[in-house]
Amino acid sequence: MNRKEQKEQRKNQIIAAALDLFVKKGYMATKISDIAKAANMSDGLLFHYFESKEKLLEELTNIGLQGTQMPLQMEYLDELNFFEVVTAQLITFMQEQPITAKMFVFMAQMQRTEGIPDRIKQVVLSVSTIEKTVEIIKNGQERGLIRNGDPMALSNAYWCSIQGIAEQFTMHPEIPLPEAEWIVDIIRAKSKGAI
Amino acid sequence: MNRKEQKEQRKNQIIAAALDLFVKKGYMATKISDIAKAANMSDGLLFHYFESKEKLLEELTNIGLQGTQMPLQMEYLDELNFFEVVTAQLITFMQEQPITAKMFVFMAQMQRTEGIPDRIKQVVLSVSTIEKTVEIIKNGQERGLIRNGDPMALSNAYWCSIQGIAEQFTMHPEIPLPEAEWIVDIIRAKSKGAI
DNA sequence: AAATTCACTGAATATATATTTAACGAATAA
DNA sequence: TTATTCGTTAAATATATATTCAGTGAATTT
Repeated sequence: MNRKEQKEQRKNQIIAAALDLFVKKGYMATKISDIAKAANMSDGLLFHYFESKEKLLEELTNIGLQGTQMPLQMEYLDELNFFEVVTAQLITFMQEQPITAKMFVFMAQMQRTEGIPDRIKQVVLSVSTIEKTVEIIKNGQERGLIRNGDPMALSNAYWCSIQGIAEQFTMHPEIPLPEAEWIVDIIRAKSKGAI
Repeated sequence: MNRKEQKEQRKNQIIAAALDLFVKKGYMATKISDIAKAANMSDGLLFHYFESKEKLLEELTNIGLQGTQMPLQMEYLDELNFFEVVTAQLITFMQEQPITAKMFVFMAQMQRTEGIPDRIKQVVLSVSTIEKTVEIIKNGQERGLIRNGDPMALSNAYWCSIQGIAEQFTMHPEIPLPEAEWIVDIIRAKSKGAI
């Protein structure tokens, strides 16, 4: 393995360790020495790869941003089907790639937690999933596929559930995940949308 | 106001400030100086009321434990009605008394976050809500009121949603809360349980 | 092979934070 | 009124943590 590959691998070790610790302890509470220990290196070496704890946070956030783009840009039959597909996909991903759930928790932490640098909060806030799905919900309501009610509240309820599930799974992966249909039923209209 | 009352009031100021900051920043990330500032006192004075940051955490946890007892000990018509009443009550409480949502978030943080003293984790874990409601779900399934599926997964899905909602409301109270029925639909059986 | 680069460590430094302490004055008790 | 308690603060101390640095040896280049 040449030096470039080695360097890349080291960086990935650090990033994986940081993500894991940030979601388990929180960014502020995670010490450089925690990350260095988890990544099997000295504290000093970590600064060879990232000039500061905050820069590491920034890079991790950027990785997370790329991930949030993907799952919501897709083809779907109708508005309800959109949520069915997204939900099923998210739950599957969480089980198969623990990093999915972790990243979910991490991004929420960046958005919500006080003490995160404003610059980082801004960019995370700019990809707000709740607002993206509000429009889809409105359309689904017009077609009678999604239940009546404040679209923002419905979108919020859906994403809060996903968020809660991702958090629980990150901390307690031994507890079984729900089936996608159960979660979609939060927003599903009673009459027409039944499976 | 005599000294005893004054002392009690001061303690409450500290506890309220600590709860607010712990949920917004996390216990580890919250500085004594943050709490003291929020409670309008010098750092030193805080130690006159609590011998350490950890003792303060312990007292707050005990207050939270008392709160968790109440809402689940109640009369109910049937198993589904239980969840309808609890959910409606929780959502109402969250809106009317912000401390309800904060305490929810705080207790989950105590249970999940790495770096919380084991002694405290233990007691919080001992009042696991998920396990309490598993039995109710099993009974509801036998009566056809609650949908089929792994009772633990159903209980988990329900509480994860409540948890996600409490967190979102704590950080973003401007976003409208869901209606209780939407959340109950996670576990409601399709045929019999319709309203 | 010699020179150079660079990953790496452990100790040094700087800063931040929890906790202690000495001192002050107002409330209370004598 | 005098003595004592105690709520309060700001400074002092101790400890923890982020960051820097000097040095080492292995990999790479010349």
